[in-house]
Amino acid sequence: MKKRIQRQEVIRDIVRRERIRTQHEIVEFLQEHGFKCTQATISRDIEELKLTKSTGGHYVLAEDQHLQRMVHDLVEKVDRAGNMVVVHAQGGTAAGVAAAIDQANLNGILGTVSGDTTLLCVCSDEEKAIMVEEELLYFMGSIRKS
Amino acid sequence: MKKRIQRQEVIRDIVRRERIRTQHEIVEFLQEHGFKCTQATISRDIEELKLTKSTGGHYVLAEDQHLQRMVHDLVEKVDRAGNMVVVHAQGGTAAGVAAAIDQANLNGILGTVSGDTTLLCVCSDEEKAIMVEEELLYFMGSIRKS
DNA sequence: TGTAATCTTGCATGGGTATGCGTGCAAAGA
DNA sequence: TCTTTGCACGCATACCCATGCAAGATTACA
Repeated sequence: MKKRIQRQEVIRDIVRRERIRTQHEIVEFLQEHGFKCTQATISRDIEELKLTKSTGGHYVLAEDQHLQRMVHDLVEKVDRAGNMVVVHAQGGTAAGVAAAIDQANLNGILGTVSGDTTLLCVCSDEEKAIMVEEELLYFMGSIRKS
Repeated sequence: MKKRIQRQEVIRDIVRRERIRTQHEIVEFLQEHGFKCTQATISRDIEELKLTKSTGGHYVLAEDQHLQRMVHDLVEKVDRAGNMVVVHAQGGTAAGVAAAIDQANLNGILGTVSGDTTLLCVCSDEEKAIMVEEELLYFMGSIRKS
């Protein structure tokens, strides 16, 4: 069944892009995009996709959860200078945060360098850096994702 | 009202000691211990106690959540030698885990020393070290708390 | 002490989610 | 082609939790 895989792909995307709070929201979104399904199916998709409700009551992909938690719990400030994103983490945790960022494979990050409390994300260009900064701020809980 | 405060104390305890999954479980436990209340009251208590559902679907005190997450996400192994607990964390994160442990003020920990991937919890005696080890293993999700 | 204000709780209910069961469909095999 | 098997799904329903409302309990105050 290709429908199912495709649908789950769409769910991944939309959950990454927006703050989805209920399975019904997903059903509506899918229906607007040509998929026809019910909440029951979404419940099973969510199980398979390993989505969990994060702090704030919206769904998060398990693979994103680790980074999200690390950033939420440990990052204190995020700045940007050109194509570099500067992240300040709680004392001694920068390396850990950097590892989480590396592991998450965020789009546009070439690499990270970390000291004790600060780490640098080197991005391919300024545009990507802006996206990374936004992503991190989003994970911190500071902003609503655009 | 003293009843309410006492009841919430009991809820704190039981949530710390056992993996509580539903509010109904709390109601039953309380009724077995002489408190009489309904799920609605528990719902409000949980709100006030700042309990949240953690990974695994059981309730966790907010104040424990940070440590629990850090340990769950980052710690790979916990051992003990006498009054020392040896914790192996994912590369570069030992300092961060140590900070979380310090911050959580676990009973019996005199202090922590951390390298890059390993940290040492120095406990006041062997008994305390056993408790700390158990606590950390519990947070890792490895064991059911005794 | 009487009354008003506040707090605490239970009841009833609704929203959000999970799941048993049956159906339809497609692939594999006879 | 007919049968079997397994998967994906919807329907109905039950579970889990939050909350408006009203009543009872408690406290504050005159």
